[in-house]
Amino acid sequence: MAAQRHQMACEETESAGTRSRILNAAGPVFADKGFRDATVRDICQAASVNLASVNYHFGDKQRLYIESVKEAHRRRFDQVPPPQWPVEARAEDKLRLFIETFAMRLLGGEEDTWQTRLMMREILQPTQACEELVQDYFRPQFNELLQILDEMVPASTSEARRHQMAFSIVGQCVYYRIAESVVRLLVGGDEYVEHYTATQLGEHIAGFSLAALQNSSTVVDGIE
Amino acid sequence: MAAQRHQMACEETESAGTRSRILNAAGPVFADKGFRDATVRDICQAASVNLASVNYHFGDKQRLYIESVKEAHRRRFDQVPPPQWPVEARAEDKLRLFIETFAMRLLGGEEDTWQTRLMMREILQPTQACEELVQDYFRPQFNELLQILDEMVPASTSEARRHQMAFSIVGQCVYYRIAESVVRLLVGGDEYVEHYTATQLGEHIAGFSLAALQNSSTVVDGIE
DNA sequence: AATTGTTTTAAACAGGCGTTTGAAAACTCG
DNA sequence: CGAGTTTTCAAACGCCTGTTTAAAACAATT
Repeated sequence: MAAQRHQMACEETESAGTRSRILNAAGPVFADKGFRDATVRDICQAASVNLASVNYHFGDKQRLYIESVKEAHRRRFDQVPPPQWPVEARAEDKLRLFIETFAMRLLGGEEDTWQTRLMMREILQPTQACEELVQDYFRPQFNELLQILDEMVPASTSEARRHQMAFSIVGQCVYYRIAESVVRLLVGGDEYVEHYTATQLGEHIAGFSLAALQNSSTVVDGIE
Repeated sequence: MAAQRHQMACEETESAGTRSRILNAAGPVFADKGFRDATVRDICQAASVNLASVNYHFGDKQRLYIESVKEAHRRRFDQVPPPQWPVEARAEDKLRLFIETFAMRLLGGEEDTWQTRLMMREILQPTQACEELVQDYFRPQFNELLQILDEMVPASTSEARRHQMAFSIVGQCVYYRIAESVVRLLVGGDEYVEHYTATQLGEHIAGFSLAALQNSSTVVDGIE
């Protein structure tokens, strides 16, 4: 029953294998319409394959959806890999780099943003794919962020408070991806295209968060 | 065989008119499942009314959905009204109060949170109801927040930067409502119930944001 | 009591959905 | 080539959906 072929070479563009064509087409459709509103007929038409191909290659619609979500974050992660810093880098520099990379990965470049939009859907309405997403992808990044924060906050800071600081940072990034339409409505299209690129937002969020952390540590520590 | 008396204008509680019963039942169902996954049959069963009642009282499913979204934010706003402060209050105090109220409204009390969950759906996947929501509800609050920030940031701060600061604040709040399931997965259920009440999160976000702003007024000045 | 207008009800309708099917087509390999 | 396997295809199958319908129940007025 399993489709095991050895034409793994070319999965580049349109003329690739049927399975790849489906996977390429399914992501954007799921991201746009959600699991329910996206129909298998839509996806197959976008992929220029027969209606029955989805069930032949993926079993059913749900399995295709899960594969699409995994593929989404895998692809986005490759597009914007995690930064490398020298072992002796200052925590402030590591945090800034971390935030800017995270923002870049989430808020994308000029290309289509279906990968992150699909992941946001999974966050708001978790399905079976969500737990895998958290364990395989979010958790390691979250821990990395916590390690950086450990170097910046006073030792007396409780673990729950460190967690909340981490969420305050990632929350700012996630917000711009999720509420993009609201942001655009509030500030107007002109200001949006000029001041809300991924780079600019990353710099802003990094500056905002670093200011918050530096201030909170001086207050608690009593350093002058 | 309970003989219902005439219900002229009483839309109070459960035993009220059919229309009210539908509106009360539709909100939670839409919040849980989304517009598409929520079926008219689900809603009517939850409301204990006949299947055709939705079309009789609201025209069609979409109209009922829009009414539910409006009802959601109307109800939530009444439950947590905006705070009043003395005209000469310090900007820092006003900001703290604003954030804590906003967090409370968004992250709710002990009751069901269907009102805000329904609004979050509308933000992620905007329908016709979203623009009304922004103009009637988000925009005034956003402007109020901007007014407070104006008193705290240097006069040289550009408008775009002030907007981004405001989004950094509301973004933190919105994140906890949207990504509740992810947060719970990451920190564990025990820590969540103990440290992630609306009050605690409001205080944390207020502290974090105030620290950022107080520090930025010194840091950002030197950059540009 | 009869009439009129409003609301509720059970049943049916028409269409779209995911999935299945069985055979044709394409491909693989001796 | 030709047997055996894998992949594609058009068509159909159930099922569930939002919506409609026409009759029944009800309330209020005449």
